[in-house]
Amino acid sequence: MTDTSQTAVIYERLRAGILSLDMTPGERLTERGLETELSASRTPVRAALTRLEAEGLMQRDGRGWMVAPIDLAETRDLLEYREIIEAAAIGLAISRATDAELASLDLMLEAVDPSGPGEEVLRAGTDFHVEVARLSQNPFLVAAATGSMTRLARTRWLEVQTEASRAHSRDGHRAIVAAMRQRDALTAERLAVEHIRQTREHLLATLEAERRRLRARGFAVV
Amino acid sequence: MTDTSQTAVIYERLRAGILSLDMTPGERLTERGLETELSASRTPVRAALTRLEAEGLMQRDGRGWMVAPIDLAETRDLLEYREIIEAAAIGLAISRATDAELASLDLMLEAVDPSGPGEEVLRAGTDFHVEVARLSQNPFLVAAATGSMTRLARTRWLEVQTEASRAHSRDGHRAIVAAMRQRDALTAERLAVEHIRQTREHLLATLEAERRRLRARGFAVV
DNA sequence: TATACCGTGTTGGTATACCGCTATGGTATT
DNA sequence: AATACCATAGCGGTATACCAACACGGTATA
Repeated sequence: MTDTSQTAVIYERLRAGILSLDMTPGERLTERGLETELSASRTPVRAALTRLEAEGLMQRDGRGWMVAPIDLAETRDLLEYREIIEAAAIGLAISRATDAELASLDLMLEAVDPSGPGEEVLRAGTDFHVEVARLSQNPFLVAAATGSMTRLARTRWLEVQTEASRAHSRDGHRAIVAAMRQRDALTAERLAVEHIRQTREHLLATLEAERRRLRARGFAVV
Repeated sequence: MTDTSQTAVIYERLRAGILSLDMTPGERLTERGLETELSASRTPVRAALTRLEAEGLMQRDGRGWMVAPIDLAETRDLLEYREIIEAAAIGLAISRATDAELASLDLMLEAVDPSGPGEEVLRAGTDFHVEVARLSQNPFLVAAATGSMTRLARTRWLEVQTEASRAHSRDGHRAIVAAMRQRDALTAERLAVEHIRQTREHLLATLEAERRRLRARGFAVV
C-alpha cells in the first residue's frame, strides 16, 4: 500500500520536480513558500526537505534551503563510486544468483524500447543497475547503487541522448550480462568498469561543454 | 563552531545512548516519552529520530519507534560491504596520497594505547578506517566507511576486546599501512580484505555465542 | 466461562503560534 | 554624496494544540 501521508506526498512532488529539472538546480526555497505552494503546513514540508537533504537532492543554503546544484566534482566522484560498487555487485551476483535470475537481466534489456522517450530509457538504465546490485544479495550495495543513480539522474537527463549513446549503453549492458551468464566474473567486472568509465568521460565532457548554456538557463553548475 | 540547537543536542544524546548500549537494542520509544525525558518539545525530538533512522540507529516499529536491534545479517552484510569499500579506498589512496599522508596513518596507530579503555581502542579503529577512506579523496567512500563503522559500533563494543584480538587488530592495521607506504596496492588490498574477513568471522562467532546472554539482558538480537 | 464489542486513553501526523535572529532598505548624519 | 545606523519584515527553530487512528481493558452477552 502506498503511503498517502502529507509528508510522503510532498516528498514525492519535490523529488519529481527536482529530478525532472522543473525545479532549477541551485534554486532557493523557503519553508513558508513551499507551505503555501504545496497547500500544506510547515511540519510535513520540513520533514520532506530533511529527507531530500539526506539523499543529496536538497541542500542547506545558509539558514535556508536550495535545490542541489549540478556539481561536476560530485558527478565524477559518484561515477568512480559506482565503478567500485557495481564491479563488486557483479562479482557477488555471479556467485549467488541463479541462471534464471541472470537471464532476467537480459529480459529487462529486451523490454525497453531504445528509441522511446528519454525518460523511459533513463529509468530502464537505473533499474538495470539496481537489479544487478539486488542480485548481489547485499542490501548496502543496493542502497549505494540506488542512491548513486538518483543523484546522477539529473546529469544523465541533461546529457544529450543521441542515438549513438543509447546504442553504446545498450551494447555495454548486453556485454556485461553475457559475461555474467557465463559466470565470467573477471570479464564482467572489467566490462562494467569500462562501461562506467566511458559514461563518466562522456557525461563530464557533455557537462563541461554545456556549462554556459546551463548557466544561461539559471542552473547553478559548480 | 558546534551546533547547539535543540535538535543537534537531542540527536547527540540519543546517538550516544544507543552506541554506548545505555539504550537497549530493540527498546521501544515514544516521541512524547522522549519529549518529557529530554526536556524538549516533540519537534526537535522528531527531527533527531528521523536523522537517526536514516543512519540505521533507530527504526520504525509499527507507527512508533525503537532502538535498532542487533542484527546478525546486517552485521554480515556490512562487513562484506566494508571489504569492498576499503579495498577500493586503499587502492585509490595509494595512487593519490602523498608519502606524508600515508605516514600519518602509522602515526595514528602509534598514538593509541592498545591496553587503554575499550572505548578509545574502538574509536581509534574507526578513525583509522575512515582516514584511509579520506585519503582516497572520494567523499562517497568516506561517507560509506563512516556509516558502516557507525552501524557496526555496537557490535564491536559487544565483542570481548581480548588482548589477543586487540593485538590482531593492531598487527593487521600495521601490515596494511606498511604495504600502502610501499605503494603495493595488491598486497594492501588483499591484507585489508583478509583483515575485515577475519573481523567478520570473529564478530559473527562472538555474536552467535553470546546471543542467549544478550537476549537475557533484554537486547533484541535478530 | 468464553467471546464479541465498545469506550477510552495514548499514539504519531499535522497545523499553527511564538521566538530570536538576520538581512535589507530607508533615514539621518557627516 | 557617502556612510553609519536602525526599524522592520521575514526567516528557520521550537513549542504546543488538535486530529484521526489504534491498542487495550472492561463489560455485556451467549
